[in-house]
Amino acid sequence: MLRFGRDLSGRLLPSLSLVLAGNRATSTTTACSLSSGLPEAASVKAASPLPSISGGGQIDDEGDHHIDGGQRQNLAETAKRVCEAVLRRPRWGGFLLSEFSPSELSHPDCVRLVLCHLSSVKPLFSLHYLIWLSSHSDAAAADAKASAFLLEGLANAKAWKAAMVAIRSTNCQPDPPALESFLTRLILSKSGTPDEVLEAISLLKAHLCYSPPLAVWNSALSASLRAGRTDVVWRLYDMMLQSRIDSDAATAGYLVQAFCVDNKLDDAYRLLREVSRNGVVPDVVSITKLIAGFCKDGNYGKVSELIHLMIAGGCLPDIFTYQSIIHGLCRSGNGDEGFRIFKEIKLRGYALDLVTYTTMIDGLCKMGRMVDARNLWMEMVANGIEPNEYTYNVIIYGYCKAGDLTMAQKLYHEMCSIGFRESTVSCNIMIAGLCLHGRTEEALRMFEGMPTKGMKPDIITYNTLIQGFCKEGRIVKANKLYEKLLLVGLQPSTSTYTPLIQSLCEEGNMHGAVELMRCMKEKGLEPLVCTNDFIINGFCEAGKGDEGMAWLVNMLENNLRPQRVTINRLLEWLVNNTRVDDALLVLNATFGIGYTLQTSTCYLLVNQLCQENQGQAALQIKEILLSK
DNA sequence: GTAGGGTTAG
Repeated sequence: MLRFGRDLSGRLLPSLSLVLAGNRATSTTTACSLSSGLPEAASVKAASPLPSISGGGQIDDEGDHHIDGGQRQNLAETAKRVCEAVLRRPRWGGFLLSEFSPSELSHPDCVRLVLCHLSSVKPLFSLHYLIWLSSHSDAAAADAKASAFLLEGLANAKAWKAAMVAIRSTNCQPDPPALESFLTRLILSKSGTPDEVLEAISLLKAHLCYSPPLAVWNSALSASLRAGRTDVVWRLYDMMLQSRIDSDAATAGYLVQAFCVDNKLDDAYRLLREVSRNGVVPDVVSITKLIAGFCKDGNYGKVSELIHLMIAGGCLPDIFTYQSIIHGLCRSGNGDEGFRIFKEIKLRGYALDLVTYTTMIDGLCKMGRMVDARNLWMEMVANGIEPNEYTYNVIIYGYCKAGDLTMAQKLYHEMCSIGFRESTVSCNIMIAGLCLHGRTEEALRMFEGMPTKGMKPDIITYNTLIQGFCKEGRIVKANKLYEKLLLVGLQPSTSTYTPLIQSLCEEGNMHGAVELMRCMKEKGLEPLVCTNDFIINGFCEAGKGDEGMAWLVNMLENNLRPQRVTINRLLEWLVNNTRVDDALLVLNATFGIGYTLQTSTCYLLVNQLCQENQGQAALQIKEILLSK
């Protein structure tokens, strides 16, 4: 703090000034002190709500302006009056012109004193003042210190757009440390968007020929990544290349992560290999993200390669890395291998944490291995790790799937009683469990109780219930839920329509089914392939094989693969309705995509062909069938 | 003032 008094007179102390700026509203200290004297300063302080321009400091004149003490005092007095006018007078422009000469106002010391004071109390006013001054005096310019205060004040106010106006449209010349400080604050500020960071960096380059150091580029890349803006990451990286900035391991790590977000795993992998060859190994976080990506794709060869690459590069995989691998394995149906790795890292002394335990318990639950899951739970607790909401949810889900609803409900109540809040997710899990075992009425009660407990049912809640009611053939109830979800403004998904359409087809309401299908397509939702099968089957059952035929043709035209039973069902209908020509057409089209017929359908077809004296065709079919 | 990982339908 001792340096504070000396440096206050002009040198920018970004962090220190920042702290001060926050307290300044009620303080009598300003970031910049006017020269000594000013006997009336005390009275101004007492009389006015303005933060005073108090004495006590010396202008650090660094020999660039040769002015004597009297001039200096006059400038200080002018600056003080300018500040008061700008802050208090409605139309201060005219007043200033009537009181002072343009040359006096644009004297660098005066500009600096005014800007540094205004910047500390009303940063936007300082910008307005500089713009106004520029329009009345060609000589008006903010020197490095004044510019630094201006930018700092605007940064304190998080007035990023205004700061860009200052850089673009005023004659201000902040020095590199001030620019670096400004950019860093913009990047780290929650209120600064990646677009603004990009704009600021471009502006600084275009207007001030300034290019930030690598650390600033890296933190800009990191911030854009966190904001999910990989487009900005790539543009920043382009600019880095143009500015001939040499990147480092951190840069490479961010680029790897950006590729992962963009789902360009091979590009990420190539980049990683390339930098590793040059001895640069990115951080464990970035490589872990890439590993997680390959796990998701089931590309375990690459996972293994990356682990070796990490070890060779001295960047050892950590518990996060292994957790990602175990998660990927469990999710892709390789839970046994996941469990093997889990036990392996435990043996090797990795400190297993709550997330890793939860991941493995979840994997075991999804494999239906509830005994192992429960044992792992108890092992975790014995190791001093308490389950949280996630852990409860995964094991409750497991018991629901396994049909042990009593245990699921017991754990649900336990979770609530130890203070974990019920959530939409936890309710969804219980509701699904209840529906899965035919207890839709209880599920419905739970759903209806959600709002009173402060929870909002989401699309998954509705879809789960709709599916549950459809499965029980209660399509009216399911439809009511569909209408309700639309009413509360939720966006239906494919899973909303699939069971509804299936049920309508099953009960022969083909008009309703087709109408719903149209409705979902209208919302940009692509029906599942099996939904087309339901429709074709429904038409056949309803005695409208012609329409079924039309849907089939449509499916084939769209390269959708119908189920074998659908084809057979349709052929059956066509043959039974003496539509042998159409049957042969269908047969021809579907043999092309590798289908065979059910034996019973073959008999039907051949029989019909013989009856119609089409022995030749019957023989052809027989040959085709024999060759299959 | 160290990052990053785990849960629900289909």
